Amino acid sequence: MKNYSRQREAIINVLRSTDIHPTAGWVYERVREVIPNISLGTVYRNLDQLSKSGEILSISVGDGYEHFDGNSSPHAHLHCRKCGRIADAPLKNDFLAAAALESGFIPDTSVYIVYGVCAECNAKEKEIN
Amino acid sequence: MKNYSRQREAIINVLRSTDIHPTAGWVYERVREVIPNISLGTVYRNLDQLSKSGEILSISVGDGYEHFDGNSSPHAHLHCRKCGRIADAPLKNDFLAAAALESGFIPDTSVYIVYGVCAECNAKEKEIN
DNA sequence: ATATGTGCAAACTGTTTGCACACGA
DNA sequence: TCGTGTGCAAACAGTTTGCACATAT
Repeated sequence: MKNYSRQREAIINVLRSTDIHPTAGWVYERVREVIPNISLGTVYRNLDQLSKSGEILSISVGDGYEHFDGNSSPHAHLHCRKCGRIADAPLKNDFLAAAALESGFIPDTSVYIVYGVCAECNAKEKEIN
Repeated sequence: MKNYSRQREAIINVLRSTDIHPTAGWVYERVREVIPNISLGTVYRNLDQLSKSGEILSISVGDGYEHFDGNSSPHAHLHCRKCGRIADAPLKNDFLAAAALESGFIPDTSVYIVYGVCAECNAKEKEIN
């Protein structure tokens, strides 16, 4: 937990200080303001580790970029097909209709991806251990 | 609607005949069994059009591939981090807990992406028209 | 010293695109 | 013939990775 390098710390800070769900490139530009000679590879490596450890969220909306979210608590994302923005939204029942009513967002399709381990893989892992 | 080329028809057939949420490459291999000299570019072009027209669903789970789903009705997807499979699941309230109980799938993170047009972009479009 | 992290740049790979040709209306 | 779709291959771009060096324990 305290194995944070200066670079990783800066990356986390950048992520925690925004809610635009930035791409790796955006994070890279921001971090360079603090650590000018950080490399893009380092940003990618840390983002990868952080998302795998569950500290941040990795989001693919299909625009060719991987987006990252410093808020890893469960919530919904509203992705606008026009401007590309990704906005947060509370996760609740009957969410589609609620989103339209409360925020003016007009949903047409939604993709709810649940990450985890399926029953079979979980069983296999228990066999091994 | 009837502007379907032989290639597009074959692509749709492949998508409708499976529930594994295949990648473009997988679709390509399948379609080649029917149209051996179809090009990968054609597959990509058609998949792109079909998903933009809403006939199929495009799903990014963050494994580096774009996945496609012939079933465009709203439903949830269970993506296993281990084997990479994407399984369908009914969309219902309190889905996370239900998924764990009903299918043995152990969720750790979920991403519910709602596609659509945000209030601002919708307003802008109305201005133009 | 030992393991881990970094900077740099080349390499990788899924996807896109330009172009000439084919096909249907 | 005119518009749209295709095959082919080159190009693109986001991401990954090998390697030598730096850093912390």
